[in-house]
Amino acid sequence: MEMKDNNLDGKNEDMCEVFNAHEDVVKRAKQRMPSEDEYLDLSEFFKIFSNPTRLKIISLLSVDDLCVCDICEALDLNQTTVSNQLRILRANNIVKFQKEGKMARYSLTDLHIEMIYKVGLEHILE
Amino acid sequence: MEMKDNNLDGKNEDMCEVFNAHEDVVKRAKQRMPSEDEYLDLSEFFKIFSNPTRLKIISLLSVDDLCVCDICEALDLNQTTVSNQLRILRANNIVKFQKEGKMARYSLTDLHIEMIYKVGLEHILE
DNA sequence: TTTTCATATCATGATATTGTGATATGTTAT
DNA sequence: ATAACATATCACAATATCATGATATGAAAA
Repeated sequence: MEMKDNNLDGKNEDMCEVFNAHEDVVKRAKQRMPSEDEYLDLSEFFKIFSNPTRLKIISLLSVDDLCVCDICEALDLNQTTVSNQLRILRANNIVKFQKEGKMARYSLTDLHIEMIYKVGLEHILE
Repeated sequence: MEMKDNNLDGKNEDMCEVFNAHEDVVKRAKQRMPSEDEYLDLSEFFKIFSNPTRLKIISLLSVDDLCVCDICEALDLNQTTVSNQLRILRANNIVKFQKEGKMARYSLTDLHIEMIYKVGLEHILE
């Protein structure tokens, strides 16, 4: 990307003044920015994916709906850990569940979730 | 406490036994799982996106290449904060930079980055 | 009812992350 | 050389997150 601004003489392209940084470029970039709250929401959303245990659960549920003890077994993790992460995933609308007797069958809420997981996986595998 | 092996009749689908959870389903889901290291890498990758300041920087750089003080100005953040986050972004190959005199011009390394950012944004905006 | 099992919640110590002041490095101008 | 400036690194307190033991809830079996 080329740097273009009002400095028609081109002499100041590489200067960076505190009170007047590359004004146009900064202004243009700034105008397209989401709001503070949207950045917060977005960071919270990605935070879900930033823990290996949660990723593993998402990964499992992208293949099949499972109950808590299935997940414990598949991941060789204790029940508290899995339940805790499921609570976080639930609170963020990443997974949903139905009660079936004393069991809870979990599944992903949204295809977006699977998509982001897979794009990320593709990225790190390349 | 009885143990069921070989549920060939498939009648026990909704039962959950500690020593033999829904065996087939668990096995199938497990087989498709990436390795432990891949989950770690993936979680590290998503962790980059889990901080509002880093997201803002990524957002700005998806519009234009910018130097550090441009970013400080656009985001109204002090220079140490921006530099620190740029270090993290650099270390994770999210951004690259060229030195131009005493300035450093930063840009995104990879279209994957912009894509993940945008899919996430789309998700939280819907 | 009592027991057993599946799951959820609470409390906590260990660990990681964040933003920032202080300071260092390196470049350009004078 | 000295000053001014852009950026990087270090150190650290405040905060957040993690896995897990202890415990609670609630449903089915005995």
